[in-house]
Amino acid sequence: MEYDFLKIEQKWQSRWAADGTYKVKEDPSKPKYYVLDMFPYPSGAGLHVGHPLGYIASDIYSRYKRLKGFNVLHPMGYDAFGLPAEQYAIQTGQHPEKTTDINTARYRQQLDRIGFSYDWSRELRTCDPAYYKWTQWAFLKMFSSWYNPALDKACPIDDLVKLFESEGYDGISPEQWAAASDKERADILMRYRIAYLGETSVNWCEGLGTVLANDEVKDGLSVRGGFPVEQKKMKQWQLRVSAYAERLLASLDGLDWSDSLKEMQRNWIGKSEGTEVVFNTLCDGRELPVTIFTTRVDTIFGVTFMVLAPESELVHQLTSEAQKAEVEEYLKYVKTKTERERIAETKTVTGVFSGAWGVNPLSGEKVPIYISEYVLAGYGTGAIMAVPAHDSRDYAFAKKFGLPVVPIIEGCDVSEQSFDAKDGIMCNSGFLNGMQVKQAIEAAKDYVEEKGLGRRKTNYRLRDAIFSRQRYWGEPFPIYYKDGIATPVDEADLPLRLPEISSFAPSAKGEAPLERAKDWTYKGYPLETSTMPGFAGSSAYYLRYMDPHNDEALVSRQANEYWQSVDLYVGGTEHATGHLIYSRFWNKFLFDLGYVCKDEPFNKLINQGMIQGRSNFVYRIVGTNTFVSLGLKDSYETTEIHVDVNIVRNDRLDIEAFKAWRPEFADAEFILENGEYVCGWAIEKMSKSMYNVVNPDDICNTYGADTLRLYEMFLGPVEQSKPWDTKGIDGVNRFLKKFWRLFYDRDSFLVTDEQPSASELKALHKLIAKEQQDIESFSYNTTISAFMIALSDLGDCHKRAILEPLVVLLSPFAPHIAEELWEALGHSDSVCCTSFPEYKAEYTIEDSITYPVQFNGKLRFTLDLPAGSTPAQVEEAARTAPQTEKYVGGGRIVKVIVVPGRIINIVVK
RNA sequence: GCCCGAAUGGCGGAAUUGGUAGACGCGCUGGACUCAAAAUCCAGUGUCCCUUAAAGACGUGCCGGUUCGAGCCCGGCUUUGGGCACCA
Repeated sequence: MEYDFLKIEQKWQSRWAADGTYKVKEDPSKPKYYVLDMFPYPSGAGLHVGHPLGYIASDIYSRYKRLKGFNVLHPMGYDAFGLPAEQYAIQTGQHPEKTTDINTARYRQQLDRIGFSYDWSRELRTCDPAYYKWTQWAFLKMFSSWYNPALDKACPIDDLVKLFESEGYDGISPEQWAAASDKERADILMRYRIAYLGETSVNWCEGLGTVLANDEVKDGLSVRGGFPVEQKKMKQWQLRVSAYAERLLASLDGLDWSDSLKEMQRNWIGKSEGTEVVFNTLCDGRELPVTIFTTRVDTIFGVTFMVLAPESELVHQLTSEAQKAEVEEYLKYVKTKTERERIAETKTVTGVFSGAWGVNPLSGEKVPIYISEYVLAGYGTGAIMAVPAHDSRDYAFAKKFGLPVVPIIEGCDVSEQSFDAKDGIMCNSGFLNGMQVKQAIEAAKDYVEEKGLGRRKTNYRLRDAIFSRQRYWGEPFPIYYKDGIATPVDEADLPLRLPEISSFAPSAKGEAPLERAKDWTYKGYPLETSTMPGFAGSSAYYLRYMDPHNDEALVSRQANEYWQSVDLYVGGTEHATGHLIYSRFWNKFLFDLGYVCKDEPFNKLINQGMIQGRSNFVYRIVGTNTFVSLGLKDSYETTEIHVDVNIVRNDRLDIEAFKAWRPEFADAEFILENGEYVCGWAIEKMSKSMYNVVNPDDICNTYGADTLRLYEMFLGPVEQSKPWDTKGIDGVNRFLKKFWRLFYDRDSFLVTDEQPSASELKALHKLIAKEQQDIESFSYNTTISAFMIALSDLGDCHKRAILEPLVVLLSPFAPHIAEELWEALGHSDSVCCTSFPEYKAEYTIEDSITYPVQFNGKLRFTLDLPAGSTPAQVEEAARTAPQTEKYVGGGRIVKVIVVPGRIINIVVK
């Protein structure tokens, strides 16, 4: 019987679906394990061969854990709200829901074809009202909570109201509170809510007609679509992520994530410990204290000017009459610049003198105050003290505006550039003179606090997340405006469904599409018209999988306590500063309120690498329709043309297919080498325009899903990015055929009940040990190698006692063929119901040998080892052997390395 | 500019974490089977010297160090991938 993978794979895929093989439910008798993939956004292009890489890796791990006796939760769903479907809707008028349905169905088809062990009964989509009910619910909880710094956690906002009523809080007395109107009270509370409406400078993207979060903008362009982004002041819903900055930072340490990813999050959170110092200022005779933030108070004697951010509220108060016109012109200039221009021009220094002066609280010196865009309004206090001698940005500004540079570290040269290092001995600095810089930093902080000039302050780069989008295809906010006061929709009325609208485009006035919705009201009042961003739906989806059909709660306590949190999360690094921060924040918030039992959502995280494309080229001789093979192209003047990789095999062009590919190549001529046309190649991103997209369906059709799975893993470590090259796939396909032939030849079943030999058992157990070790460390490529070695060690072994465990070992990698052979061996239930073979054998020395121990080129002693010696016995023998010539200083045996049947080396120190 | 990571044959990548460098696979070369091809199987395949083999020498981006022993550890570079970027 031949290995008919198409038939086998179809058979088992439909059987798994019919039997619900991978359905799981809480089972307290078994340990649980939760394996999660980052769910995909179902794009119109479908999956290419790079997408399933992580899914295959996690599926292997899930199947392995099942064999190890764990109750494995392994769900899948779709991140279905998003921009592409909406952009498509704007262009075509097609409802995004329709596009999403079509794409989702196609994704499902493609995923099923690969044979994943997902529990599809738990499938979810973020655009499903039954799902987004819980996204809205969480938003309401955030709206009605505040971050209580005393308890360092989120608490009901009612607690804060009580605080205002009883003893007052944060400068608001009970009397003031009592006297405040409803509107005033609402405004006060808004300043504390976790989800709040606030005016900020936002990333406005004209091209998309919406605001974007920081992680959705890169180099001044929108990540989706690549449209320019500008800064704009707008009133937007925001999430107080910044309140969690310290906790998000602190609990990173306990997570089993890669160091680089943790480092990325640490940088994004950007903790910096410094000092706030109050400078008195003078402007047209008025006095005004201004607080600045610095991490280098020690340099305060080197301050020669101060700078305000253009957006700072202090600008108006600190502009003198004389400078007013000039300042206003500068502010106008700054406003017209887009974010992209600002980034592009970071090296050009701009600014204007405000006309005001600041007084150095330590030296009493008067310094001018400037306004410049290099100071950011959103960080610190939006005002700085400038020390050009020891800060490169201040230095550049000072040079441009001819301001003095006063060094305060002995012997440093500031004629060409600033001296930024925190190293050296202080000078020109009053009481700090003679101290080491690091010492001076602490001394200056202490001094400032003692004298009441300022205080220590920790700042974070992490900003609150902008949560409003002026788009249609997202979750509606469960908020309505009662007499202008943002009011939550009753929980009982959730989900608040997305209304039908006539056109999906933003209105000409830049208003959100929901402005067009008829009767978009609640209790007779208007509803919020912006919708939530993409990350809203993906922030707690892992919780919903635990209990996906629950109408009463996001997740029941019982389900949550069983599944706890995600044990293994697999996905790309691109979410490092977006989804992975928001989810952690969201989870911590729910934890604070007692809805979930774990503080962190994802214990272990594996970042799969990207699969790049491998493009092929043909070379057309300029001005002709003649193509020259790679090896000969240097004799001609040629143009390089991308050619579809699907009509190239092993870099040899299928000439007939090429002629048929495009009409203009129908009568192409070729200059061949050795009768073949050899194509050039390059590693590029996998994309349609490079004609290098490989579709997993095609691979499944020609080689089978098991081969695809095996090959994707064989390509290299999961975490590493690597190019897809179909060339090597024959190797793993050959392996599966070979495996099949251990069971079947042309027409008979070969398996016997013979007793296995010692060497066969050894080959098997070597593999068991290797696979166990490799899967635990996600080193799947070496497991597959080990399989190939085992097969060649076993030769023509057809013994059941060997083959049966071999099938189980193969099943996580190639489940379909494993099921088929498992059934052939006479088992009626799925191979996933059995357990992982136990590792028993211990390697021993096969034949008795006399082993010469050499080091440093000389024979030191010999060991007589009887057959059957274990590594421990060999080591003991080596330790106690009389050495014929001791190593200088006295050699000591520390380690004996034994591989099956052979001593490799004896380590002497 | 700052912060991480990587560099091993023609290619993807192994190396028991300081102990036979190049496992396994691809590709290539030769052979068997075949009328022929496909499929399958066998052998060879780091470089240099050489008709070949043996033997030898060299060999993990570069320079130096530690060590009996370095792909792995330390110092200094080069190239490259990724992240952040006026964050005071």
